[in-house]
Amino acid sequence: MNPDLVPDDFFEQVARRFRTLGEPVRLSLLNVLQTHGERTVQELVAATEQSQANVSKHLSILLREGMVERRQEGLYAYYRIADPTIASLCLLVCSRLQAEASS
Amino acid sequence: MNPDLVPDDFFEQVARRFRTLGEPVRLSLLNVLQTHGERTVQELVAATEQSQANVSKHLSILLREGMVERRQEGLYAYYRIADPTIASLCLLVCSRLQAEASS
DNA sequence: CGGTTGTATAACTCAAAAGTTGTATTGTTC
DNA sequence: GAACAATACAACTTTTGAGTTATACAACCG
Repeated sequence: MNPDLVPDDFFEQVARRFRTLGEPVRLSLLNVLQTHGERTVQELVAATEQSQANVSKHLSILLREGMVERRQEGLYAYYRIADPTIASLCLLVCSRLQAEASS
Repeated sequence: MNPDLVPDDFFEQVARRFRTLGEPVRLSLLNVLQTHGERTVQELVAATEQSQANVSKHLSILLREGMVERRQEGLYAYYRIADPTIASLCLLVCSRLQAEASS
């Protein structure tokens, strides 16, 4: 019985989105890109204090999920936010966290 | 260097939120509660076609994270949505998925 | 009280995902 | 072309989390 007409893997798709945002290092990367605009991997490594390999790995996940875009220029790879809804999602969560904290 | 004044475990808190939503069974449970209101565990088991133990487990996670509330009445435990932002979050993600699908 | 029902939880298995180390790849510079 | 720098990726280890099975715990009913 599926009375709500929700296709089988629909929740899986939505969950995948949330799961991608459910990792602090990725949130940190997105935060840097959101507030400072396009950045190279090196700059993101410096900003997040994570290993280069780890940053690269998380960026490739964000890229695969369509949350960032990549542009190569010479030796450098520039990443930028591709999904305009990310900021809204994070704002909603943050405001909710604050609301819970003050109750 | 922490030029954005973001406390250490802030991203961890936000990530925890997203991670809680990043599981299809939990999304399915929240969807039932959102569209039909308060429900017992049994009803949720039937609606999601998951084992009782698994539903109970996911409900306890949602409860711990403050996304649902619980009310006991006799033998039955009634669960309901406690976090009003959940619907907005899911709507945002869904609209984005649609936008991506049609591009 | 004994049996039954609804729910929670502990113990376990298994898969997924994070982080590290080492290396490949690509472009640059001399 | 050789050395070097920036990035990606493969292989591995370790942790985390989902799902199952079995059982405990309440509350109800006879």
